[in-house]
Amino acid sequence: MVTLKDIAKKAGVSMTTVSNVINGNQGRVSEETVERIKTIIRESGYVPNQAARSLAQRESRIIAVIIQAVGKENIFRNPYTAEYVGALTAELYQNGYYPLIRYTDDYRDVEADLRGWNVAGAIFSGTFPRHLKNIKSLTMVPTVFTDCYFRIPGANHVGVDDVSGGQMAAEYLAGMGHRRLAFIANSIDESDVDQHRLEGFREGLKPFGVCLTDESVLPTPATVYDRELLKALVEREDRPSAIFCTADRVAAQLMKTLNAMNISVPEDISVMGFDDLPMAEITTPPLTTLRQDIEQKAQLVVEMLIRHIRNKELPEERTLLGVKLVERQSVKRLMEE
Amino acid sequence: MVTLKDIAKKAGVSMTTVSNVINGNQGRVSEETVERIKTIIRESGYVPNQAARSLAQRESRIIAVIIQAVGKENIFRNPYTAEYVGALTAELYQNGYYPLIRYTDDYRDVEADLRGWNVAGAIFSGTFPRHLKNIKSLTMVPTVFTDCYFRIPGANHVGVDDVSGGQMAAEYLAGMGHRRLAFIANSIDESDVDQHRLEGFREGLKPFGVCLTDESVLPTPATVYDRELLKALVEREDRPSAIFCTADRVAAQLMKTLNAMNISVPEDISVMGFDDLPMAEITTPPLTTLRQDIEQKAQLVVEMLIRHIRNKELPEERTLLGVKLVERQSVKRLMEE
DNA sequence: CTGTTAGCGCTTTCAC
DNA sequence: GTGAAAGCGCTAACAG
Repeated sequence: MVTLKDIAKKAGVSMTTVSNVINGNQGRVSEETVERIKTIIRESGYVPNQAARSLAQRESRIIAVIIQAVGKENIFRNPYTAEYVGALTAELYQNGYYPLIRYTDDYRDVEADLRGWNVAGAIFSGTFPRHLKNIKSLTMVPTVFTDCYFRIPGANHVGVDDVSGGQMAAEYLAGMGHRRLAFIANSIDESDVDQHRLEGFREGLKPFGVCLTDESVLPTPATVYDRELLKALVEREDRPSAIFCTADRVAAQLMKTLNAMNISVPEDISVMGFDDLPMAEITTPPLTTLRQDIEQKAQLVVEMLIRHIRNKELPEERTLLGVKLVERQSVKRLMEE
Repeated sequence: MVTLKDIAKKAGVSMTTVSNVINGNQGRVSEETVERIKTIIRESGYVPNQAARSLAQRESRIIAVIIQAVGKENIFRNPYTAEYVGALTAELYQNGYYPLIRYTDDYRDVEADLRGWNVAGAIFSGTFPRHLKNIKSLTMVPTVFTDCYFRIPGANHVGVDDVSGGQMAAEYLAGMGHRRLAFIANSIDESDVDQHRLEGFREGLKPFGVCLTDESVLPTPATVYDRELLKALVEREDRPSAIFCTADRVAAQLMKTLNAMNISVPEDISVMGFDDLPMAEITTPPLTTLRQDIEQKAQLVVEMLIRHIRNKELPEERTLLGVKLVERQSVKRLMEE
């Protein structure tokens, strides 16, 4: 185990000098010694000890990535979460940071992580509003919130324009002649992402004189697994001719269930998703959906976070990313009646 | 920022005593003081500093999770990887360890991580044999390899019985009357998981007098995206009546491509997958596949690793998990000809 | 059962 | 440009 001290000894300089070389502190060391030390470091296979560094600097190169747990489901079975965290991970490494991925519903875990690891920053995804007030450490460390809405002053945020997304879905479906519509959420009571998509959907429907009844909004995460609820919706006299889902995954589940009920998509019922994940292309029929650019989102999030890590005085930032309609084959054009 | 020292002062005891309480060192502290100190800790919201702990103990509570990168694709777009890492993550947290997820093809990164963070252990997934020899730190830290085959003495391993899986696929397809068969891999040159599945497939085909020709083994990861290669296979006079894929994801892509070529599954060609991920249920038709229990695998891996962290003298262990045929609707029974 | 002490490997004033 | 020395917060002998 070779240490900084060993390098210093071998180079015949002080630890300070070596440290300055490692951290690229400009102008403190002569070109010549820099080169000499760098060579020695390379040859000896020296790797800095992160724990020592974190301890001395009172800040690690770890970024906590906190995902809102929903039930005890495998965190990455949700393909959106998987893709998003994958993108964040890549982006963090590229910038010299290490992700600490935490999936929890107990915000004491979060606090312990943030403090215990002296994280440089934190990224939250999908956090339920009721939890935010419990996280005291937030004021201590630069943070970016994503996939959630809230009103904490000073909080940075990168989000998707969920309202516009909902509106685009409404306009598209209405434009295709649909007037009897429904909405299926993941967790509408808790997730304000779902709420915003619904709000936009309602808003977009208004000009067409369409109003979503309460029974047309399926509220629980169990929905797509719960045949009964769906049955009630689908077996009504005036059953919807199109259903807008808050996520591709929900749409895929829905299509599977409809299929089992012998209701064909899009012939009998049209379906729309949200996200445009790879799965949207392998369903039958391929899913019409609203695309959000997850890689771009991850990049913006990490850039924003690093900006705030480097300069703690920066005022809060908020960015909303647009979505794009991707037309495939799960929505049918209705004849004028 | 309250430290262990503060707690000691407040309790009127030494740091050692507090440390012993925190680490649950039995019998070194009286019941009474334990309670008193625990109360103080709780009330003051003390969180131990992981960096200091790691430094003093020369070992962190971090477990490196190393995923073999294939190209620069988003790590978790591969649903198998996503599900597996999700399960590992949960399992690690449950045991008081923190996952450090690294997705790379450059094994200098791996070494730097293992050494720099003083990881307690490492879990490798899908590592290509050509990389193993480059990782020197391996001998230093308890490690479990998964989804790969190799011959490093002393290496722990948890794997899936890929050979049996391939065999089962062969027997099933042959039993359904198929005699013209093909195999599609992810990355057959590099992945020995793919190679073992193919080997088992060939083995299982033998009793039926069926022999896989070279043209019936599609070798590159590009395959399913590469219409040309697939076309050559599928437009032959004696085109296969069934194709066994090394992963559900490959099977799903294949079905999508066949669909675009106006070849229907299973009417024209039958398809089998491997893994039984959630996606196998949402394809049309639902995919017949070989199920591996990922949660169980993750649990075994973490248990094994922890065993070896606690007792570094333990001899190497190797476990092979079985797979199970899950019959859905992507394979057609052929009439006797 | 409890305390003293000497580090773990690195950063960071502050002198030179 | 370079170096000496004092920690960062915790653990682990070793004494008592």
